[in-house]
Amino acid sequence: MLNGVSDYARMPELPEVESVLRSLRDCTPPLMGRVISHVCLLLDSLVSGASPDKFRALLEGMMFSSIRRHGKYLIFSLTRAGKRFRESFLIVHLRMTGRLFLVLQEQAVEKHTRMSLQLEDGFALRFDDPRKFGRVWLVDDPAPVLSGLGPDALGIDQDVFASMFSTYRRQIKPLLLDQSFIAGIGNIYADEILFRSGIHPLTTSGELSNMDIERLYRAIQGILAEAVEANGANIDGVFDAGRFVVNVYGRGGKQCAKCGSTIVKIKVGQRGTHVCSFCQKLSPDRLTSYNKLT
DNA sequence: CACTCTACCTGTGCGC
DNA sequence: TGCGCACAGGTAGAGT
Repeated sequence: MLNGVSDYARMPELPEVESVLRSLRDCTPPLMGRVISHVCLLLDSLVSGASPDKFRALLEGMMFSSIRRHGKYLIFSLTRAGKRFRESFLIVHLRMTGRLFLVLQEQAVEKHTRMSLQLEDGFALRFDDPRKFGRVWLVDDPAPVLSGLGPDALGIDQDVFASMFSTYRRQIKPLLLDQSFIAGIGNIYADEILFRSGIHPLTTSGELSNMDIERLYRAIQGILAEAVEANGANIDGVFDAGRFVVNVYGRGGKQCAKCGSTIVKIKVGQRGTHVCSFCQKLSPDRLTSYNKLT
């Protein structure tokens, strides 16, 4: 158990959402091509931007045709049988505790099941979410739902990433968490990324040197790719189903694996933040000393 | 613009 | 044993 976070919690960030995407895309038979025969909506507030009745009526009879991801959002493309060029989009955000998975239709609905999309072949796509934070949208155009998002954190171009810093002057941790800056990083990976970069979370973005930004970029790409590969995060063995082992998140009071000093837990932008104050020094002279060397 | 606070929500840990 | 409070998280929206 971890600070009131129970075993079912997943805190899906980019790697966990990517893992869900892959499991649905690569399952046998794949989700793509399957038709929704019945929509069982157990929590009306799950649906954003449409009435539950309309949501149900529009979704029934539609076929999954493709799936993609932007940040922590999953975007399912759907077509209606007989209307080839009519495309709709089911957008899903798991927020804090949402889970999306395929089950056999006869498997009993659980206490926290919020939606079950019955498929014609005897399976069901199920959405479970104890805390009811998750949201789904059914739209003709995904752009308005996703328009507030910055570029996806995984695979963003390095020069584009570096250039984005000129317009912001903010504490680096809230900036990484800001989905309109870069999409996909949550509290767990933000702490891990800053630890690997050797950057203190209170550092202002404006005082980062070019070398800092490069290390930050490499940490983002490296950590997210490793976490995707590992199927998500694993925190002290009790968290999520993945194998990506965290270095600082949830490890306040424990020893830093790199230097042995004690990891501290502080608050940054109202968020619990884990720092090794030896590995992540807060130095306003960072920029100056770097410039002297070049 | 940058930030802070609150609301949403529930299960869990802790202090009393 | 049990009560009540604080806390964890992502996002939106309001306020400073």
